[in-house]
Amino acid sequence: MKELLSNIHININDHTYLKDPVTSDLGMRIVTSSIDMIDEIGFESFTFRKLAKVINSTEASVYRYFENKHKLLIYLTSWYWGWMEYKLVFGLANISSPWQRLKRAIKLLTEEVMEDSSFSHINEVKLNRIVICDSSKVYLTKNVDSENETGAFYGYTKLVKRVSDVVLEINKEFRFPNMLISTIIEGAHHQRYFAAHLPKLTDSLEGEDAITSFYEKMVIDTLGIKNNQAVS
Amino acid sequence: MKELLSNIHININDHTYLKDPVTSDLGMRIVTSSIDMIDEIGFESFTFRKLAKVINSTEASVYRYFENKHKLLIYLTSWYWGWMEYKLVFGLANISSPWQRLKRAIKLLTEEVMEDSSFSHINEVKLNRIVICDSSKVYLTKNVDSENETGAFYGYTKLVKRVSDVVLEINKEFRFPNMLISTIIEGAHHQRYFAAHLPKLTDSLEGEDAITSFYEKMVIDTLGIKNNQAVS
DNA sequence: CAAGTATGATAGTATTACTATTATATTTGC
DNA sequence: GCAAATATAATAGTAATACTATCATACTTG
Repeated sequence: MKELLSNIHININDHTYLKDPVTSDLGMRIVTSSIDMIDEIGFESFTFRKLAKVINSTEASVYRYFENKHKLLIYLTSWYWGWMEYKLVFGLANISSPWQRLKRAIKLLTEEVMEDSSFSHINEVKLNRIVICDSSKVYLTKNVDSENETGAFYGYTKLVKRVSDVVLEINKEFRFPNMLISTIIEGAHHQRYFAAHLPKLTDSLEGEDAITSFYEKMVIDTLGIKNNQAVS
Repeated sequence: MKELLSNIHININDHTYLKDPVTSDLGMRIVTSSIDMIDEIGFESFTFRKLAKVINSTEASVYRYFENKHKLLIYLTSWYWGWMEYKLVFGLANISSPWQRLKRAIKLLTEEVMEDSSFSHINEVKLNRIVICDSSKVYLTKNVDSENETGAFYGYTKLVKRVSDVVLEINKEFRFPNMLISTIIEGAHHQRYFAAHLPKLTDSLEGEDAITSFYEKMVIDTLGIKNNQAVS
C-alpha cells in the first residue's frame, strides 16, 4: 500500500477548520506537532500557546487554522476515520467471500496500528493513541447535536455503515449491525487502553492478540454459525 | 428494595475527597447540586464557582471537600459503581441458576436506570446520564496510573470482577470474562448515548429495549449454547 | 464556657482561551 | 518586475478558570 498511490488525500469536512492545514507549511506543522504534543502531554494539558511555541509560530496564527482545540481534535479524529476507511476499502478489494471480508474488517478495526508512510505529516501510531484516549471526547459534550449537524462525525458514521453493510451481506436479517460494529470499534479501543492502564478490566493471552481474538469470536458467534464459512 | 434497609451506605474510597461529604449538610448539598449542574450544563462547563453560587456557599468551601472537579467526578462515578454493585448483589440473591444470574446481571448493567429512593441526596437518573457522558473521562487522562494506585477505580473493577465471576460459573474455560463484561458496560452506555445523539451508530427496535436485547444475545452467543439454559 | 472545627467573605495569582491591531514578509497576477 | 493581495509574526489585552491564602464568625463538643 506504501508508494502505490503517491497522491492519496484524506478528505475532511471543511467545517472542522478555518483554513485547510494541508495547503500550507504552517498548517502541516500545526497538524504534525499537535499530534506529537497531544500524544505526549494529553489533550487536557495541550494548548495552542504551547503548540505555537514548539512550531515557532504564534497563538494567533494557530487560531487562523482552527477555531479551538476541540475543533482541531475533530479534525484529527476525522482524518483517522477517513484513513481507516481508505485502508478498509483497500483491504477488502477483490475479496468476495462475505465472511472473509468481515474477518478482515474486524482485524483492521481492532488490531494494533502500524505506521503508514503514505502520509508523511501524520504519525498514525501516535494518532491511534490519541483516538483511543480522546476520540470519545469529541462527541461526549453538550454540543454534540449541533456539531453533528455540521457533519463533524460523518467520517465515523460512514466507516461504521460500510462495515455494518458487510454484516448485512452475511445475515440481512440481523437486527443490530450498527450496534455490533460501533461496539467493537469503541470496545477494542477501550480494551487496549485497559490493557495498558487498568488490566483488571481486560484479559490478555500469551502470544496472541487477545483483543482481536475476542472481538472476532464475538462477532462470529453473534452472527450465528448457520452458513458460516468463517472457521475455514 | 425501597425502604427495606434504611441505613444503607455506599462506601467510597477516601482518596477521592478531602472531607467526607455525607458528614455534613454542606457536603450533601455539594453532591446533590453538582449532579444537577453537571447533568444540566455538562462537566466541561461545570465549575466550583458556579456550584458555590447555587448552593449559597463559596468556592473555598467547596474546595475543602474536593481537591478539584475531576476528583468530584471520581467520587460521583465511584458512588454509581458502588450502587450498581449493591443492586447486583440484591438482584442475584437466592438465584442459583448461573444463566439466570448472568441474564439478570446483563439486564441490570444495560437497562435504563430508574430512581432509587433509598438515597435521598442522589438522583440516580441524572447520575446515570453523567456516568454515560463523563465516566470515561475519569480514566482517560495522563494521571490514570497514579490515580489507579490510590484506588480511584476500585469500585468499577470490583463490579466487573463480580459479574465476570458469574461468567466463569457458566464456562470456566472462557478466556475473556473481564473483556466481555467491560465491553457490555461501556458498550451499553455508548449505545444509549448514540441512540439519543448519533442514531446512525446504533439500531433501535419498536417496543423493545434494543440495547439490552443486543447485549444479552451477544453474551449468550459468545459463551456458547452447549449447556445453555439461557433460553428457558 | 473554652477550644476546636466548619463555614463565609474577601482577595489575589497564574494560566487558559481567546480577540484585536499593526507590521512585515511572501506569493500571485499582470 | 512591480502592485496588490494574502499569510504570518509580534504584541497586547480581556474574561474566565482553577486554584490558594487570610481572617472573621458561627457552631459544636468536651
